[in-house]
Amino acid sequence: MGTVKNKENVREASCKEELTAMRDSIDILGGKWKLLIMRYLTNRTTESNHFKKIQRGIDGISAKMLSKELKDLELNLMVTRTIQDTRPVTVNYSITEYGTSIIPVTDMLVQWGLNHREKIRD
Amino acid sequence: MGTVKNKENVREASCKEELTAMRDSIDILGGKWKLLIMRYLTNRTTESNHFKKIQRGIDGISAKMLSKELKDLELNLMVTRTIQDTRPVTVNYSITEYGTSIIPVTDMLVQWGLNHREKIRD
DNA sequence: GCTATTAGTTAACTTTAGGTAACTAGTTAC
DNA sequence: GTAACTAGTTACCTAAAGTTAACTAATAGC
Repeated sequence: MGTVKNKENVREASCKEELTAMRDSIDILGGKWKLLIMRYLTNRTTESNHFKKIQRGIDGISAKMLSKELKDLELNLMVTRTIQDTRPVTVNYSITEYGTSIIPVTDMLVQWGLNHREKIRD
Repeated sequence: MGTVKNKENVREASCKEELTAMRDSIDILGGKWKLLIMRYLTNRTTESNHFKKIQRGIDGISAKMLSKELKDLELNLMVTRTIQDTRPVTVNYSITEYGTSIIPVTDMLVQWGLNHREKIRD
């Protein structure tokens, strides 16, 4: 007890827990589109974001994928879906209060991506 | 000039740039393993991290995937690979100075993952 | 010579993520 | 009645991601 080996084992265990937590994040937010959708929505929280508008805003995403990803995000309480009584009907998607917890992550990823392009150019 | 439409277009454009940057990040760090490997390495910068040790530390990763992902990360200047003159030979992987730029991202993802599990449990 | 360690590689396979295109359905305008 | 808008859905397919297991090669101990 109190040995170096024990300390090592404790750290090892807490490391595993961290990796498990990150695995969860990756499962939920991973793939080609989810973080892009979240970022798009956080950039326009004050406006209405209907399906077609989001699709136009995110280059290359198909209706099928957008629909599927939005469903997943809704299940994970990240976005809400509200049907608007307009002609033709529009469906509004917006980020939830809880969903804003992802903003620090996307902020970092934007910064990192910008910086990495610089870095690699050498 | 100076119209609402113009402002909107400018914001639209900067949003696209952000999404492009994040796409880069996702391309480089996406998938099941890369961020886990980076996290594992940042948790033990002071020690030697040879291939087998990393594989034991990250549940479920195969030699093939670990090898491939480490190569990718090396290409992107995130980790260095050094052959150690031990018997049997060991190969050490460590995070680069530049690679530490990813720590804020993995920190966030660990926190987010822990928090999300709580959230969903309701 | 057999076993075990290291660090991978290779081939063969399965799974899943994602793409494409055609389709439904409700409404409006011409 | 046909075209156009909205928001999807469905079926079919491909390509990429990932898994499994067997193998190489160098070295050491028994």
